[in-house]
Amino acid sequence: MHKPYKRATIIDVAQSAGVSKSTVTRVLEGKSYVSESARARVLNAIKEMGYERNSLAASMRSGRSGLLAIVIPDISNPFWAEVTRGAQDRAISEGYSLLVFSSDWDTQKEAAHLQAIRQARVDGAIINPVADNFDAHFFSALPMVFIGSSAERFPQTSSVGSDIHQGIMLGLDTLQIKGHGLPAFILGPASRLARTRFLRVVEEYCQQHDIDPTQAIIEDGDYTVEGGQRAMKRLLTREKSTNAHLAVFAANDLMALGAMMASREAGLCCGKNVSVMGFDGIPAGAFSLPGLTTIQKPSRQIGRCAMESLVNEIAGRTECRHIHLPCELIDRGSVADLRTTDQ
Amino acid sequence: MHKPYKRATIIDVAQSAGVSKSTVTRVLEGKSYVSESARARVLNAIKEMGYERNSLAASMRSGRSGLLAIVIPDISNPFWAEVTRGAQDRAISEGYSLLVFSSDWDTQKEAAHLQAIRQARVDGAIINPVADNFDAHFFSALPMVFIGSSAERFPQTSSVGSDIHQGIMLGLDTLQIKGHGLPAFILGPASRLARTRFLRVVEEYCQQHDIDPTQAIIEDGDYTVEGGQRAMKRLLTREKSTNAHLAVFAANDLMALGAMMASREAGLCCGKNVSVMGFDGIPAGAFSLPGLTTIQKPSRQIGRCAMESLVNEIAGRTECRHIHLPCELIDRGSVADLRTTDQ
DNA sequence: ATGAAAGCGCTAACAG
DNA sequence: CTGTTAGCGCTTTCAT
Repeated sequence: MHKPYKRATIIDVAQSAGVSKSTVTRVLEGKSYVSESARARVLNAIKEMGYERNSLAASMRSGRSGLLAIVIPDISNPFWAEVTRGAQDRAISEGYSLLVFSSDWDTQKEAAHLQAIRQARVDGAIINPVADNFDAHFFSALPMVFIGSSAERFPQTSSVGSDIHQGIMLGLDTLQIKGHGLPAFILGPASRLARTRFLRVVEEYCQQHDIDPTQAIIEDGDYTVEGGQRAMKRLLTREKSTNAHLAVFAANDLMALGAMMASREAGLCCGKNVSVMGFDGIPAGAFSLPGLTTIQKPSRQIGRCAMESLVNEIAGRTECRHIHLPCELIDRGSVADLRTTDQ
Repeated sequence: MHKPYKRATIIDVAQSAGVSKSTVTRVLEGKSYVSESARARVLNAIKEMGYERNSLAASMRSGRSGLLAIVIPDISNPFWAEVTRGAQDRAISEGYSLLVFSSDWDTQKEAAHLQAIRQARVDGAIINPVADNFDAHFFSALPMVFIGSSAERFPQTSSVGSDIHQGIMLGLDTLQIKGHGLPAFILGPASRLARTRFLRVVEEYCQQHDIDPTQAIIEDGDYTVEGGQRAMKRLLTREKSTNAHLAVFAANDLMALGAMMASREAGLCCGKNVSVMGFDGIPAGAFSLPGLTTIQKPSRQIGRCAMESLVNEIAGRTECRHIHLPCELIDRGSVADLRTTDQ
């Protein structure tokens, strides 16, 4: 076994500085007033002995561990990595350390992580719940903030997510401003809730602009590059007769990248003869030629904001709130500007 | 403040089950023998009271916190996210929880994180050290494993990294097998240690194959897409006179992607008229057309293996070791196979 | 196979 | 401003 060598304790420091344990604690906390001479002696002793406070012991007594946790589907997914990064930065700046767990969208793993979290006596947790029967009530005593679109399922727990509605509207408006009509859509499989939500917004847009929503051309993808590629091929075949400029709005960036590939294969030039708009803002979108114009979800802000809410909730400063952060347009050239072309 | 409501303790369980604290502990640990009836009663009490072991208290007494830490430059960088994921999986399966810290290549942040790590009394840490004066000695009592190319700087501490030498050789061999001679290179700036290391391997390869190393054509990039793009343009201009097939080996994937863009702009078809080989294995390489053929660093394995070493070291099963994990070829089509073309 | 007692290192009361 | 006292909840050691 690795020798757990004896580290100096608060008692050693107190003795060496000629004060009591309590005084050392006071210096450590920096809250209460301690005489200058005592403080100096303590600080000196700490330095000399290389004393490091045992936060385990401190936690036990104070009831606060200084630990926070985040449970996300997969840290190796760029979106969640960004979220985690945002949360991490904020946690550190608030004096907390962050435990990170990947659930892989697996209910069992999630449950196991939650158990570990409770046993570690973390002070709070940010969670992207996968289980539908997530027992938020059971957790009522643990300060929690949900991320993702959980507000609907768990109205009684705080949540932070991106404003999908605003994002889709932004995409549609951008296309319109650039001279496109209602675009064709490449959406996820019909089974997914996200698809329904997407369509609801499209319908709303149609109503606002006096467009017949049933006109909308929709192809199914599966959120992969290949799926987007196939969907785009179908769209291109279908629209071959028309001479109109084809504009496509994909429900995520991977499918959008697939659509760009398909148009290139068809001899079309994206951003000139065809237009593709993505949704997500993944880094890979910057490396295509042209770059993918997309609606970026505010991933890092989501993490930061969730952590902010969590810390506030721990401190009792705020009540349960649901926050939707706005998406942003990243224009990299995959959507043609028909205004200039038309002139 | 959030009410830190009273959770059941081991004493409550003991009372309810009609046994002593010690017996409850024994059941919890599952190591010592406990009579069936006692075990059943304890288990039952635990379930009924919703008891959850306070690992803080357990840690304090036992000296093991069940916490491990990883310090990496940036969790939002896909490479490090993969490393972290590997470490995480292994940590979880060993019964540990993982604290994650991003240092941003900043010595001060690193120092702050290390302090937090020590104070949290983690049982061990995986670290990608940024500070050259990293005080590995000071940490001698904390089980540690370094990741990245730290073996040279810290021979006394275990480390896990990718086998750059083998990776570059693999790239060169692959190009040769596909009928290319010594490729042109797009490397990082001369200031970087990585460039020197890369060149050393190229020279070795040249010697093995009776090639004059001074023949090698080298362009400078800066590890960015744009840098690679510019470097490739220069290469294409330079080689325009020659009719030979141009093959390029870039020192990272971003520059390789830039090179692919440049060749497309020059009207060339990558994987047919030109060949580009990358190095890293970033996800974005899969989305270009054709996909980027590259040498993939074993990111996830690095994390997994580092965690394995760490756990072994904590358990006293192994001594300090330096491990270099092999890179792998991902063939996605950006390197032409001249053998078939030639026939 | 089980229980009793003694702390782990610290902080939160309370006195002074 | 400072010291004393009493634990936090658990594991460990030593009895039994």
